[in-house]
Amino acid sequence: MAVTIKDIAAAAGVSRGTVDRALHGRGGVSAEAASRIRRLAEEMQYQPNRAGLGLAALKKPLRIGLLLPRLGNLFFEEVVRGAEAAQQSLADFGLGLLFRRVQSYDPQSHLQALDWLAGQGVGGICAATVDLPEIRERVACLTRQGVPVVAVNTELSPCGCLSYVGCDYRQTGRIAAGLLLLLAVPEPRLLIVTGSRHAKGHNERIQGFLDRLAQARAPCQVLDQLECQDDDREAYRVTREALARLPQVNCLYVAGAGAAGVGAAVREAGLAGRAPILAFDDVPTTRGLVQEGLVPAIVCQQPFQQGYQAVKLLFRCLANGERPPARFLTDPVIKIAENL
Amino acid sequence: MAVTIKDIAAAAGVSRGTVDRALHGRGGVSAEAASRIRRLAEEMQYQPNRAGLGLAALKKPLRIGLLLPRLGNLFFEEVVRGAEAAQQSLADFGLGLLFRRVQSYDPQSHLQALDWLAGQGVGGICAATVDLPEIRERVACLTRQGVPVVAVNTELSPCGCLSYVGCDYRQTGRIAAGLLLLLAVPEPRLLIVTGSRHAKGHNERIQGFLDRLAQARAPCQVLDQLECQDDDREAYRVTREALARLPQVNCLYVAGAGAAGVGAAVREAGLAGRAPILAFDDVPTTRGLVQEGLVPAIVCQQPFQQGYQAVKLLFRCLANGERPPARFLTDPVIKIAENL
DNA sequence: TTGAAAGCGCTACCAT
DNA sequence: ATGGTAGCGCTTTCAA
Repeated sequence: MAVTIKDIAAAAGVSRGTVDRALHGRGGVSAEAASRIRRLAEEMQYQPNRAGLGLAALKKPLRIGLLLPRLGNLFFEEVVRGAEAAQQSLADFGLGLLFRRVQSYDPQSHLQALDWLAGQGVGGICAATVDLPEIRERVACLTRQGVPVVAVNTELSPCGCLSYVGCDYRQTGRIAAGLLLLLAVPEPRLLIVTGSRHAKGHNERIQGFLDRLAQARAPCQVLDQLECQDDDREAYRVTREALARLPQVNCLYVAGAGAAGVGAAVREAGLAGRAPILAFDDVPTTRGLVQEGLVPAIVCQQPFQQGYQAVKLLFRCLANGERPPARFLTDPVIKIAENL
Repeated sequence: MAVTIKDIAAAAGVSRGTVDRALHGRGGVSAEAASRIRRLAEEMQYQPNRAGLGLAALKKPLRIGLLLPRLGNLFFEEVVRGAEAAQQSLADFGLGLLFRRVQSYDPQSHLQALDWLAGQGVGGICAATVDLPEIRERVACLTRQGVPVVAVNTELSPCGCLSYVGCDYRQTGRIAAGLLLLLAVPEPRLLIVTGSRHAKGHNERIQGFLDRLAQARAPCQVLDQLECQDDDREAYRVTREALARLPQVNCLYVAGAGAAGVGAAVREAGLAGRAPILAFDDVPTTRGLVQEGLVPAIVCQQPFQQGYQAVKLLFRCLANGERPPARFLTDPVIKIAENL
């Protein structure tokens, strides 16, 4: 049987309440007793029992807030599903969730959402937001007020944020490059379509992609790099224009959303089957493109896991006082038609 | 707050003990009261609280036995790691593990191991064994004696086995075919190396592979199919012989273990870079072949997950009486050099 | 500053 | 057949 708080109390010659207070620094314990108890706990390798912890926690239910974008695609719906699965598995320990979805990337609406969640009395927040100074400042402020924030899907530059749960964008770019190398396109003449030059994740994906190609000494050239605002229509427009201008393109790389638009332009240009498109994330649109054969493979980032782990990790921090790792990276997943 | 056993007792006008007995069919409750209580629990959507359950379960610790092969490669060590992770996360609910490793595929040693585990008083068994009549019979017997068995990694034909936790071998074969299609080998002239013609998993992998190629109308031909007993030396020997005999081979498919041997033969024949090898499972040997470039991609089956889920699922069945799904399939994972 | 005790949900044992 | 109760590990409140 594992060491319990009772064992420590007996060993220290004090009551269980005193041990509890000492181990959690709740005060009301003499410095001498506190240090002795902590040392004993260490020596005896005390690990609080989660069942007992959970049972006691039922008295003061805990809520975690989630700030998530509501996009046209279903990516974040998977994050929601993951978060709900975590909630389900922790419901017996008194966890509740509070969602706040935002429509745009407008920082004002994100700040408002953060404040609203904090105002509802949540114990902590999981946020998929944007890495801007005003957001970071608010996160730092919330953290100081005792409401820790976990960045989900989009990493925040240092701002006291508890942890980052998401993928390594650079690595996903490298993997896309690896796939291109496997495809054996003799001399890749690339067209890159990104969401925005200001999106860090997209830039990292492009960086990783090009780095890997350079490292492999692939005889490839980037003919142009377009922006589409993660919008399918815009993606269609700019890609069509570029393909007309650059008929030698034989491979496309879509770093953000908008793959469906790119696919439409490629199809229209009669390049289907001759110019593979490399895209990201398993959402219905990219899925369709794989089944159609326009996209040979997609590199995914496990949105379900991101929601699941973010909630779990934050809960464990709030309920058990565990320190989460600074970054929890979800494994990239390669999908082709056969495992979609 | 969720519905507790207390709420049901109050609603039914009986004591908590009676509700507990009724819901678990422990007897000592009048048929009338029992059915009334069960109906109430249903109506009120009673879900036992896992923390309470776990705490009470600490009084009578539960052990799960594991029967696993000890092979030359590290595949099953990952299964062990997964099982140990599950144990760790359930230790607070009173779970212990008992391992029994077997050296060979000899059914006698497996039967002996099963009996030994049962003799140690384990509450249930996770077994990666072989699908033979004598094994199935023993599994059925153990199940009747109240010791449920979960098949891990290798499925057992119907024998009362609680569940199967592992991959869909046919699907992994289809995925390997998908990768071959992506590689754009113009006219694949295949050499297939399998572990044994009697290993169901290997056969299914070959089936799935060929089915998918046929479905895609790939202009490919299978020049020969070799057996290597999952042994690298034997694999080297038979592959070398076959490559000498069939110089037109331009692609190899290794359905079981032995990829390192196949790789050595390919290297020696000067086919490195010209005849890709498709292989399974992320173990040091296949890893090395990917890094060397002999294997463009491997299809993996998440051994860690298999150990983790098998233990978790069996525990939930034993401790909470949950019925697990008949098959828990781990997702296949494609690995290339960039995400290894 | 410290101890004692109640209570979270559930099971098990002992009375009735 | 049923009720009452102790106890699993932990937190929290009240009393000293």
